[in-house]
Amino acid sequence: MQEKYPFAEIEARWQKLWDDSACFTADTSRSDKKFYCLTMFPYPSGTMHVGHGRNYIIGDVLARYKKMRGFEVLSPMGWDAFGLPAENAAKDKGIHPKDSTRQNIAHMKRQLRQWGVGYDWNREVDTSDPEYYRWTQWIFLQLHKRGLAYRKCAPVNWCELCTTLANEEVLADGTCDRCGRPVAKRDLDQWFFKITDYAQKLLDDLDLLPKWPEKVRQMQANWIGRSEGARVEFTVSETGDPCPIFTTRPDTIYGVTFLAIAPEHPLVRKLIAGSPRETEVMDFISRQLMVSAAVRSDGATRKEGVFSGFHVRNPFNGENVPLWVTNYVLMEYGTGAVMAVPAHDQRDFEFAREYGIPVKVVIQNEERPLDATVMTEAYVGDGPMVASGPFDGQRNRDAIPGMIRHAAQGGFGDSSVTYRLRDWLISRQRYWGAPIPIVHCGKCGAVPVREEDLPVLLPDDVDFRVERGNPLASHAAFPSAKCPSCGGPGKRETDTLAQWLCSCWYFLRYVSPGRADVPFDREDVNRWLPVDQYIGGVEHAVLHLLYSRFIVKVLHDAGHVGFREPFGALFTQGMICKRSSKDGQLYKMSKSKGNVVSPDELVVEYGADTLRLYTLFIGPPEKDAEWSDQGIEGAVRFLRRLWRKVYDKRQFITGLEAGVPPMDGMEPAVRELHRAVHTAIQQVTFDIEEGFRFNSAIARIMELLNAIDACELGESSSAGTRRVYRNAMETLVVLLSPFAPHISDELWTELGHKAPLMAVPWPEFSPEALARDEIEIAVQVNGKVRGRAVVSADADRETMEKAALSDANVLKFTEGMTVRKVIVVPGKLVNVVAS
RNA sequence: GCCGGAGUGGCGAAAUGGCAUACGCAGCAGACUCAAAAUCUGCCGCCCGCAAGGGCGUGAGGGUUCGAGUCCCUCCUCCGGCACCA
Repeated sequence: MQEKYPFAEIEARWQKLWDDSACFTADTSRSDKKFYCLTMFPYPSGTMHVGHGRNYIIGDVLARYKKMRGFEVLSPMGWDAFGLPAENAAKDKGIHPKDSTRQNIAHMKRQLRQWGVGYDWNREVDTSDPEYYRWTQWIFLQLHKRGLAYRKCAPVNWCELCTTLANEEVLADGTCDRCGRPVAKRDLDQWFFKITDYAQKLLDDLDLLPKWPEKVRQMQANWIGRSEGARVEFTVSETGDPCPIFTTRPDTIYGVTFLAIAPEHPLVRKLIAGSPRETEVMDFISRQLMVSAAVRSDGATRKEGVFSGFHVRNPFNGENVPLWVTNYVLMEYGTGAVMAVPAHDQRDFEFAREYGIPVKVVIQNEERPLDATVMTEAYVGDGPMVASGPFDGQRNRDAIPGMIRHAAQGGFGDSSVTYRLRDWLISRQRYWGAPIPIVHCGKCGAVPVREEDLPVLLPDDVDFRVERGNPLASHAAFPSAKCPSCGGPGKRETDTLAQWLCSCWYFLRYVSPGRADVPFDREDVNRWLPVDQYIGGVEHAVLHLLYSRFIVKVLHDAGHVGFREPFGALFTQGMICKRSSKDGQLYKMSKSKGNVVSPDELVVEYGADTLRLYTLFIGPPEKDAEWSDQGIEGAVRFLRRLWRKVYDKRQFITGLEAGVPPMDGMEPAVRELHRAVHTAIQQVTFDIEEGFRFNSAIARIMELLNAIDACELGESSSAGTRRVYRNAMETLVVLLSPFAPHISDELWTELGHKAPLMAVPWPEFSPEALARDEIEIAVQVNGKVRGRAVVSADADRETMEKAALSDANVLKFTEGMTVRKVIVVPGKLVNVVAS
């Protein structure tokens, strides 16, 4: 054994040993005690920084720990390999995406390996591999078969660089999630998945996911955005055209003083054609169409509108109110038309005041009666209804069901639920993706490719230098195809599938990656899924995680899988940030901010175990953390100290009888060490099991080393002392092994055992070892600690009370007072209440 | 505005309603050294005090309790999501 901690040498050696002994190979045919530990697979961008590393290290700790706990662990890794950066690189540098992706994967694989992160590489998937994407295409066909994939011309999100985007890919400020460019609306023919059909299921089944972070469930619920209300049919007074509206506040319907309709609403165009106000209204509409979606849907945008010249009839009271075309009503939500109640809706109020439209109070504020003429804002609270015909006097909230019933009976409305969620746009005008398996035929329309003809292969020989559009579309051969239905000439769909679709089923493929006949083995998948622990970044809360849930639900309904949710438990780790040297601000690591910490260099300088240890010790793993170059020094110091301790003491603790002697008659310091060992086992286990508190677990291990340090060991130590000491060292190494596996395996070997520790059972703590004869208790007077007392561990209340009341400081502080009460907490403290 | 999370030493952070600040970083003092680094030992919340000891202290203010960082109410600040969504 070397005196100095030779991390580089031992890390290389153990990495090779783990590979050679196939420790991470999972036997998926084993069915007892399985644990599917899944870390979100990365886009092969080329290099990973320490923030990425955190993700994989957490997964690796868990996988190793579960193995030690006797689980058959499936911990696979793969590559979300389709995507835009590779295609851009092809454009700029002339490297084929296939080649750059392959290189990047090789480098990242090397990084993972040198961090000591182990996977069952036999199960590696690559979404750009035809053997993989053939099944992505198959999934498309399954949705198509079920009427869940459709093509329509609609205003879609358009990013100059990334082409079409799903709603989930557009940030709240109207920019592209991927590249930050502004997103515009364009009318395009695109493929969509009918995720809205699953809105309610996706919402309801969030209840099946108690082991997901509340935050993520909340984000998904927000995104789905269910709102309950009523649909009420107004009619255009002049023409009789129906004009349905959706409202969550049918109780305010007697207060409607106008109807607001979106500029894009088809009814507007129909009505005003040839009408007296046509020019004025058309002017307004064309002006609105120029405004970006982000500005249109921003609450701060001034409300504008134009009177259409038409009126609508309120079916509840027969009143005719003006129909206004307004900028604040969105065509995409509800019915694109809103019943406007200025008295009780702030937006309607602002608009009404702007255009001199009457305000009519129909719900009274009981605290301060409302006067429509002097109101400065809408009253959105509750109260008794007024001026509401037969509903007068009822509490507004209570009246809603009756009002909806009234509308239903009259045939002009019903209860209704609206979701914010929109259908998922899945086509992209890009080359580096899985081709959509569709052939357009003049006679038969859009015809799906037959399953047995999959995959639709992506040609390699495309010209990336096309200025605009998809290089696939200008390929010489790819677009021409025979119609699978009639055999006539057709045109192959040249759009490719969104990357999100490739990544929303990969966890199924891992279970049976070699199968060429099916996407996954149904039996194995049903046994191994749902994933026991999924680990990844919170940035996927409504993208990947929602899409995956949706696809699994569809596969479930189609009978392909027996479970409804893919991920039983989810852990979202925080980002690692670093102060930018440019402006001193804290940012998540990115090349543009120049604050990237490269793990490659750290591994060379400190070793993988140090990198792992510090990454885990930096803070609670679910929280963002700030990388500190000094912090890593602390981690390496600990490992050096540990190494040195084993080195120094090894001569005293080898060649001894196995096990630990009975504690009776041992000197107190030795018993104390033995107790520290079991305290550590108990606490480290608790910290791992209860919410991934790795930072705290490592602190416990550090405490154990401090306890070992506090215990003297030398030539003169008894055999019993040596055995206890050895057991302390051994236990420390075992507890440390999931976190810092290389040094642990090495020291375990030095201590005379057979590594790897992955195969060694996790230790159990013994309650007897934790027991003490005497304990120190705190003595309080009126809740303030005034002294300490040593009592026997099993001291009864009376003894403790007596010990407390005889404490000199207690006497001092209770002098001249009457003791009212004495609270005794066995094993902890005594509180003397006096006044 | 609605929903969720957080606020504790100089810093990262610990604490099933029971001794606040474990563990680590930084800092200070000392040992080793020609010297430095590394390493080791000790100190390290604020205020008063030579000390013993005392007062204060977990964003603010209330409350429950023998006892609150922890539970309840009100508020402030920060972070995340949703938001002209009818």
